[in-house]
Amino acid sequence: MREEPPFATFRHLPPDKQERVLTAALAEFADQGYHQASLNRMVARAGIAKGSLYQYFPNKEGIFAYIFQYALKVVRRTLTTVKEETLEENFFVRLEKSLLAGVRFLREHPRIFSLYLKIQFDRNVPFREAFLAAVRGHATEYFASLVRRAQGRGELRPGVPEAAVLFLLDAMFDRFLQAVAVPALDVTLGLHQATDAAIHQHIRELISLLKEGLMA
Amino acid sequence: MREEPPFATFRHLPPDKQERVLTAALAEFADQGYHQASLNRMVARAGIAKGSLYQYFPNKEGIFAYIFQYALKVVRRTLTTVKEETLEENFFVRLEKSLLAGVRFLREHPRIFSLYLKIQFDRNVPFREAFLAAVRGHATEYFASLVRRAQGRGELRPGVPEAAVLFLLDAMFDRFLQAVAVPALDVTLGLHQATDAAIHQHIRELISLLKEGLMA
DNA sequence: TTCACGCATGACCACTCGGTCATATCAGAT
DNA sequence: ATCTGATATGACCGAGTGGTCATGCGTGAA
Repeated sequence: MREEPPFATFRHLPPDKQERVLTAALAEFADQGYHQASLNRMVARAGIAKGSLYQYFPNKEGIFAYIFQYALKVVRRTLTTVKEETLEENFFVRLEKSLLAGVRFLREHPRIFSLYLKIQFDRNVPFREAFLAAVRGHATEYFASLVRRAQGRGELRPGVPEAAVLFLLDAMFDRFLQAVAVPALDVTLGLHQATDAAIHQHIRELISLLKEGLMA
Repeated sequence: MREEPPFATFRHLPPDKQERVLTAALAEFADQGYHQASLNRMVARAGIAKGSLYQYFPNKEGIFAYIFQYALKVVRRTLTTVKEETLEENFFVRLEKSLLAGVRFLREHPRIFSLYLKIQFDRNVPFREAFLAAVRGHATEYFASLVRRAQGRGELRPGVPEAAVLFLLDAMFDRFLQAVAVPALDVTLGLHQATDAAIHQHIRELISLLKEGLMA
């Protein structure tokens, strides 16, 4: 007798087969977005028959939901790790290390990042709201914890509006990672082809700009 | 005898029909993105026969190219107008007015903005590189002209790295408009439902943050 | 009136999609 | 050796896609 919970059959598969399918699905969704993703291509990539896919998952949405859960798990793990690792550092150093960690994440999990980007502006993607809310929520909460700790330590100019700070950090981080990942958005800095040292230097410049402001 | 240049037949149509088709096409592409856009829906929206569409345009790409040119024209017009209108103001005031103008643009041309967003992360969209390069190029050049003028007037802290400033401005502006347009990205500020006054207030806070920095 | 030509039309085509299902395969229990 | 239930398979289905084309309409020239 088998349990019925979601994806039971899939989870009973040999691990290497599970991984082949998961990788193929993630790749297809990340490359093509939800709607353009083709299940025919997916099964071809995974080296299984189409019918098999429908024994593991109820339908296209179901496959997506699985990928989605997997991606969220990876994101959460990464964020909590970075948060703990830098807990005792100065606020601006933490920002710097966080952004570096973001770049590292992007390189280790390019498919997940690509999926996240694709979903952002594509209405009608199943679970879009939930997925974005989760990712953005985690990111904001991460920044919020940094900011509050910084305020407690007096590392921030008193009286700065917290919401505005969070917004600015979020905007800068997201855009920075986007520029690294998407050449077409990388107009101002040359991030896409840059060496790690150059990227690090840009990060330092940006953080310092945030820190000291633009005013004469 | 008719000239052969692109879209000749289409341009000879009665203006109201041209507009119906253009509106329907823009709406369909903006709502659905390039690939999900359906020509069947498009002709239904426009109230013409499918065959007619293929007398105006060579194919789906051709329709998209037309929309694309139209959108770029509107963007360019808006940017040059704002640039001229604020030429004599202080740098930070110019930033504030520019961001307000961005919000105004977004409200007047939501379809164009939506199209721009959809294209950003969807590879395989025809002319994507060209379109993004054009829009981002115009925006960056706009900011660059503001920054250079500000430097000339001594309104900027000396020694700030120009590329980093441009990046930061670009990131903040883009994200701000995205937050106004896309509820799911509007986690930190409550922009989507905000009144104009509240939006203006947020803009002032953000600019002031940029100006004075975060440091204690 | 006739002709020619630009334009309008929608049935139709080949193709791909997500999804189904009858059938085959295989492992373990009896 | 036989049975059973889980899994594997790919031909097949209806629907929707971008694109085509034979046909018809309308208007100005001859």
